[in-house]
Amino acid sequence: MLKPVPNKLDLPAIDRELLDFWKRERIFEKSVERTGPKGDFVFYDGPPGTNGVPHVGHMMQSALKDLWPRFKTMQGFRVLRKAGWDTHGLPIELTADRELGFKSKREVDAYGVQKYIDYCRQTVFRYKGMWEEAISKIGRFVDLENAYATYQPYYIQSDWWTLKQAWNLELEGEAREQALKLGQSPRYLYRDYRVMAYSPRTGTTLSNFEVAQGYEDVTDLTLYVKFRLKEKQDSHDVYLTAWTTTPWTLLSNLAVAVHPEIEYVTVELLEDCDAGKAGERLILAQARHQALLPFFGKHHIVGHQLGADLAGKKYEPMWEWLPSDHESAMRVVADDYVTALDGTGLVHLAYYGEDDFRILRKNGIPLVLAVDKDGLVADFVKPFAGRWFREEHLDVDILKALKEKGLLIAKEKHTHSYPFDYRTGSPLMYFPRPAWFIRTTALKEMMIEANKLIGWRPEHIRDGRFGNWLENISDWNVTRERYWGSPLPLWVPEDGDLSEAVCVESLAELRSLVERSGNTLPAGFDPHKPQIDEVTLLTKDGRVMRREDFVLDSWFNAGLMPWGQYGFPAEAGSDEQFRAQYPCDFICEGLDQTRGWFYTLLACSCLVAKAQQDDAKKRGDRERARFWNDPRNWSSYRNVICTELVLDHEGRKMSKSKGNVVDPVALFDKFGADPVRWIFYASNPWNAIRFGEEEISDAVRAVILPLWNSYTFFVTYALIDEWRPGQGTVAPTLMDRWIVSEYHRLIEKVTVSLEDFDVASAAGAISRFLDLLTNWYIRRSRRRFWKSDSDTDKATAYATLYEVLTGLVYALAPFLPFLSEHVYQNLVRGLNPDAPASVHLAAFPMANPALRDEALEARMERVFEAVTLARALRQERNLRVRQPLTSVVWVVPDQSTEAELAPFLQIMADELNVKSVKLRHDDRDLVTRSATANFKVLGKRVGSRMPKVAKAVAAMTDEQIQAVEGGGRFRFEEFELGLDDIQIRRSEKPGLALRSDGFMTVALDTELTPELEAEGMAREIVHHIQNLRKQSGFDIADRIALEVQAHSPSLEAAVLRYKDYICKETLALDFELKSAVTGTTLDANGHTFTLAVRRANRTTNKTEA
RNA sequence: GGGCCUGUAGCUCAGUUGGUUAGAGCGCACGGCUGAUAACCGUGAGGUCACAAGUUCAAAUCUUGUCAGGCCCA
Repeated sequence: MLKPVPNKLDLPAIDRELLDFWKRERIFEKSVERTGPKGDFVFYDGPPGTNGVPHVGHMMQSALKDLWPRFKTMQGFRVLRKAGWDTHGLPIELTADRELGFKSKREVDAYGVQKYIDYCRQTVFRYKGMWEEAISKIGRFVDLENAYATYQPYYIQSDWWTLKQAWNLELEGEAREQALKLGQSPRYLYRDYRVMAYSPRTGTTLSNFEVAQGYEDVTDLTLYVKFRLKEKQDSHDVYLTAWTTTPWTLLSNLAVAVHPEIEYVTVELLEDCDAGKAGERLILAQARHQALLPFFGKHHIVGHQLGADLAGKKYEPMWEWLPSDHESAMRVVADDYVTALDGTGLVHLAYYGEDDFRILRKNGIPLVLAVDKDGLVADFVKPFAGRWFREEHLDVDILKALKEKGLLIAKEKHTHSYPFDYRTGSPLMYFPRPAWFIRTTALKEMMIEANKLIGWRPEHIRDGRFGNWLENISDWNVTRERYWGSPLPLWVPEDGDLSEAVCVESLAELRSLVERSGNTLPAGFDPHKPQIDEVTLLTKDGRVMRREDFVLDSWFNAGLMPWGQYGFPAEAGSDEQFRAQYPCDFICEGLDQTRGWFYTLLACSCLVAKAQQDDAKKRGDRERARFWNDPRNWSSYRNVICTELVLDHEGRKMSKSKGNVVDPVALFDKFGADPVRWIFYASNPWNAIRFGEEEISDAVRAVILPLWNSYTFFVTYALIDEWRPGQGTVAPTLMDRWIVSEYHRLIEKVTVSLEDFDVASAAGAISRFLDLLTNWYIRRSRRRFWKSDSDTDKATAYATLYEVLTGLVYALAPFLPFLSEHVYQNLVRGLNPDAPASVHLAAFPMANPALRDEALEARMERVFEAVTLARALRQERNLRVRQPLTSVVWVVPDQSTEAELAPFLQIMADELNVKSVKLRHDDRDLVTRSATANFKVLGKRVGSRMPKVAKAVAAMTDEQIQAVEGGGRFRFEEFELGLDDIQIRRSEKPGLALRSDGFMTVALDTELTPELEAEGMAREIVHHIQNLRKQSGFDIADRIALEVQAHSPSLEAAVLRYKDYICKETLALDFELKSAVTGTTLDANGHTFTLAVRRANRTTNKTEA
């Protein structure tokens, strides 16, 4: 049985009830326990970090991450949804440091690494409860119980296995030679250096994010210096010039860089000056010549050359400790990074900067560091040994030494921003730190190939942001000098002999290696620092090996999630799980993940694909080879939606400092989850979305209420009539066939749009359909439900509305899981206990093309247009719809449509409250025609003569146009124009009550006869009685008794004449026209009357007369 | 400095392969409805499509540049 609908819609109460119901009935679990007839639709949940609270942006992702799995489940797929948490990495250490008051690695070491790790581990899940609450309350179906967490030993083993894949892969051919030349191992996992922001006082490397917080403006001594070329020019000494803001780096100068395309000049000094002695020649960028004039006395330019011409020139080492005869050091090198915006347009290079490092390595120049990692000048730099790199006098002493050597041009005080440790205030330096890399450059082609096959939303990311990133990729530094993370599973002999190094791929392998070394792993071994560092291994010849003291980039953890979530391959059963759930069909994360998760997922999967190709080939496993050779499997994701920011109602970023951060859970508790979800579907999520309470009530108005109102309308009358599905004979009217057709159109559109990951189009189609349903179908069909006869027409109305409404509820289930479930439980389950227990276990509706009637849809559109014209006329003539009129003339200048449109005339007459609608197609007496060229058709034919033709068409007379309409041709020069070549527009002749939209015309008979006036009065009276009924709190099926006193003879006549009509409309059993009535006095079209209404004796729940 | 995105009605946004009346919702004005209504319905006003140049018979749409905003990277 249907249950009556409460008159108040309490969404939060519905949410609570259904969350409880889903949990009790295990609805989500049931959906994943059954096998999908269409197989698996695979979804990967990107792991959020949990040491912060969830915000609205996460809720947008939750809403989207929930939509497609629900949709696909209803379509017959199984969609596993394993949640996950990102539990390693910098944010957790920073939280721990802040709370423990630590500012440096040394303090952590003093505190004790074990205690520190334990603290981090406790911090990880501090806000997990809040996350779980928010995720459940938005209605997300996701497996939180079996969520993966990156700090678990099974996950760490997947990290190790993945690294082992890289360890086993080796470069080949030229790339291999190149790597060996740089002193790197040719493996895909290799050790090198990376220039990092480093705090020598605290021994800590800082992330870019941390560095950004500690810039300060400082004034430093800067130097213009010169380097003497080995080769003289016409017996003149030639010097390269350079400017530096960090004189201490000059102690380590190894090369000088130029831009290959910048123009450089050679200047010859004609007298002694700051820059040097008469006769010396100096090379500088032409663009800097003017700025450097103050340093020169008399001089002239003796040469021009491009940077590329300078490349390779050798110069004398600035200092005696620098290599003097290395094949590539102390040379000019060319690189695009050099600019002529400041300095001399030449740049001195030392290994203390990212670009410097890159260029020096590229040119095979050996590492020389005159300042060590403690910030002190090294012992081999005799004159300055042991001095602090930022000591003011060091710069001065370097200046003096250079002046003595004749290599100084000038000094200058210069203010620039310099990075400091934001926690201790001590200066940072960029320093090459040892680090381990994955050779993503060797995977570049694979990644680019795989990227072409990824379905990006929005699409421009593929070739834009992401594609560019891949094009400019460098090897991936996967290690960090931190504590709380997956440990790097590499053991190296104490003497640093990397050729003996061991990369461990699992705990089992580690255990056996430990045992082979004569030890055992302790019980309850935790593969984190510091326990992992206590594990030492032995080489075959008995040398001690220690672990390389690094943890892994937490992005690396996240990138291998496709197998990490199952602990593949070490965990039992993970092989099947991974194979069944790889690659995935859909992920959805923030746009900022292009360099984050989107990238690391791709890098990790390409790495594994490459390794698996090799491995499968080696083992002759054809099936596996075929799988991994297919570029469609190189990316672990096939479709990705990028989300933009959620802004506040004003369009501002949400931030704590602005105080405009919204607590999602509070919103769900106040408004319910469905309206919040709808906001994230109504416009595409890759555009920034504005979000506030106003937007929520918009969503309520746009979808929730129309759905709710349709539902309550249906239930109210179905209860009165005790309607059951299948009851009565059904004979669909035009209106019924139309709404069914529109319904199938909707289903088609929603299905196609969702399969295309275009949620906004799907949502737009739903809004449109709800408007048609409530404001046309139901409004125009109300009387079919009200009327007393239980006939075929009524049965058809019920059957049609039921079909469309329940279908709509299924289609809405992925979007509005709560309200649709609530309606489903009553409308479907209430009448059919055999239906699936939940709408979320039911099937998504299939669009049935046989029930579409596109011609009918198009004609109904024409009816809407005609109605709009007529309503505008009524408005203009001040004739309210309640006043009946004799006729409307509808002129459609299209012969063929008359028969097609005739069936719609009654609908129009009802809607417009006229006695008849007359259809015509001849509008000659009503409108004047004008024509414009049909540019699309004519443009192709007449080309550049278009403007002339257009002018001629515009000048056509009404008669000429009519002739063309009648099948004639219009001649202009050599062109013969037919009906298809022009567009005809009609405008109303003045003085008539008519309107045209340029095509069709509507004319209104505005004459009011006494009969029409009387009927209008009767309708006014009905209208007032209905108001009174409602005010008096009567039930809609209550019978009433009426007493009426008319204060004018014409009104009395109208009342008498329409007595039966009034009674029928208002369910009045008794009607008395009296000369005196005590009641409410009201007005009907300027005539007053007094009215008394009381409930009649007989009360019934049924409308049968 | 580089890359990508965005600029259309007061506001938020649609706008197909270029084709001449540029759409919707909200807001506003006016009117209506009250037997589905935490209501709703109708009608109307409101736009040099950021600016400039170019391609074309024809540009909101294609190209280039400028300006403004956003994101990412240096």
